Amino acid sequence: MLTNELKRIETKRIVRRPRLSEEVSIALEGQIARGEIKPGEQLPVEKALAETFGVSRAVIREAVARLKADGRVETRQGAGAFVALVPKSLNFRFWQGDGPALVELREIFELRAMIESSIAELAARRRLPADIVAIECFLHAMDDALASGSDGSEADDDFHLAIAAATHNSYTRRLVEFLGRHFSESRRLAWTMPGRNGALPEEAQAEHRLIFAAVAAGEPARARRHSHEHVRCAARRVGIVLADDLVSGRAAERR
Amino acid sequence: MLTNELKRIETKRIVRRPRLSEEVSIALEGQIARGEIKPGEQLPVEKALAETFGVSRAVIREAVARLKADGRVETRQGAGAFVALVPKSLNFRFWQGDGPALVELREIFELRAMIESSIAELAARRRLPADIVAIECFLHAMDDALASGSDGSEADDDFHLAIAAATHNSYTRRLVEFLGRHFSESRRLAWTMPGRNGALPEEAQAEHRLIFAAVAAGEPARARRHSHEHVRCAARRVGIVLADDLVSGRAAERR
DNA sequence: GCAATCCAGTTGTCTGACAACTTCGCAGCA
DNA sequence: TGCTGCGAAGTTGTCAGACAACTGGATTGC
Repeated sequence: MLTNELKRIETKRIVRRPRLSEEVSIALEGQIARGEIKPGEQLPVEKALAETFGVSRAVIREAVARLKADGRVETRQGAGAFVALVPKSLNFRFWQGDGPALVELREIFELRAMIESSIAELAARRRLPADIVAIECFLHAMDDALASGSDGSEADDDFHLAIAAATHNSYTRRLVEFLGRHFSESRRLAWTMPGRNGALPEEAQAEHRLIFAAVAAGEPARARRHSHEHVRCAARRVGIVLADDLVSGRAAERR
Repeated sequence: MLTNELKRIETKRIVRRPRLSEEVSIALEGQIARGEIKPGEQLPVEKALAETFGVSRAVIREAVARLKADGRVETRQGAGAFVALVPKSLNFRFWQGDGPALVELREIFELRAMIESSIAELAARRRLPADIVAIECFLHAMDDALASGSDGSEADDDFHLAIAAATHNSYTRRLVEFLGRHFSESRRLAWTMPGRNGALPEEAQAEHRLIFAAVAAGEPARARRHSHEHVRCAARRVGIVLADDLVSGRAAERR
């Protein structure tokens, strides 16, 4: 006979009984996604759903609670549950699986361009001497990484964080910290691209110097332009061409 | 005596009883965010939580279900509920207590100005006819709210969401949806300010029209400028003066 | 020493009931 | 006719108690 340990593994692996509420919420999610229940329409009442799926009302409530948390459904006591017109509080998940698809990467680069250029501009207006020192410090760290051939993506992250900190707005700083975890994936590409023979990090570093110079000199428009161009080039380095209309950088230039 | 209609409005406005499960999930979220329960640690068992908060186990389960949906908590039947080691969707927490302090509000308005103006610009470049229809729809919804004197903050949120959707970049759209929860607090101020005698919502609505016109006409620079000015005025309406250096709007103008 | 079993504790599900709330229709009235 | 107020029916929110399914550690037996 099997030991307890094996039985447990066996149980976990094979007979992984899915939660009823999961099945129900997935089923409902599918119905909504397929348009069988359209935005603004009312879901069947809990009792009816319970009979349909052959489960208790508690399970239905838990399933609907998940859809509520995802912002796909809104409930009004006494009225019913309705498919949300505009999903309100979607979880800010970047990708579901292991990594982003190419089209998603393009959109991420667009977002980066938008946010980072705005932040660079604000940083150029507000930076204090201490901020300049901090940013320069990480710039040198990337120089060292380049010289030794090691991975400088961490210093890269820190460099952009330091710029965000120079805005002296805790919310922008925290937003960049938050997004940073996702952006760093797109930055890491530049440092760990096979072979690094294309001199990709060197290019990026040159752009970093331009951004730093503009921020340090207190030139907002230039900081915005260089930051925007940096993201644009970073995208091209991994084979993604950003649409020409893109974002705010060009407006600031007004050329 | 009040008519039914009035009673309903009154009820909606004032006696907005919060759901128990909401209160509990927010409280738990806070405990996790403040590190009172660290990643990997087990939450108190449902029965204990029920006693602590003085509610039934069903409410606790619903609250935990929301945290599960957010990826902050994982449950294992028979073992317990645990704070997730790697939160799937990080929580970008804006304030801990009931609301932001004044200095925080100022920073939030700055962030709003930065993000919303960039998004308005991109929306003006990319919007399709269907987007214009959607945005206009929420603009009218706010008109109706103004006419009836009811709370139009929801339509206000939707208006800005629709603009974000018009960028046709799923990440910017999701970021705005995500931040929207927090921004909506600062928007609600305009609609629920005591008495509304200062004609605050009317002012805001006029600004909304300018933004809409620019986006609909496909004029990025104008959209950015009006959006930026809108946030700036919104801040002033609640008594906050944004620093003159502020953000990207002025660079786009280049006046 | 080790495998099998047991047991207390925990989450998952079920059932039934009541409270709070919304919606709609109807009777009453001007 | 138009509207007002009331109430009934329907729906979600909350409560309480029970049992099932599962986990992790302690105990037992060899």
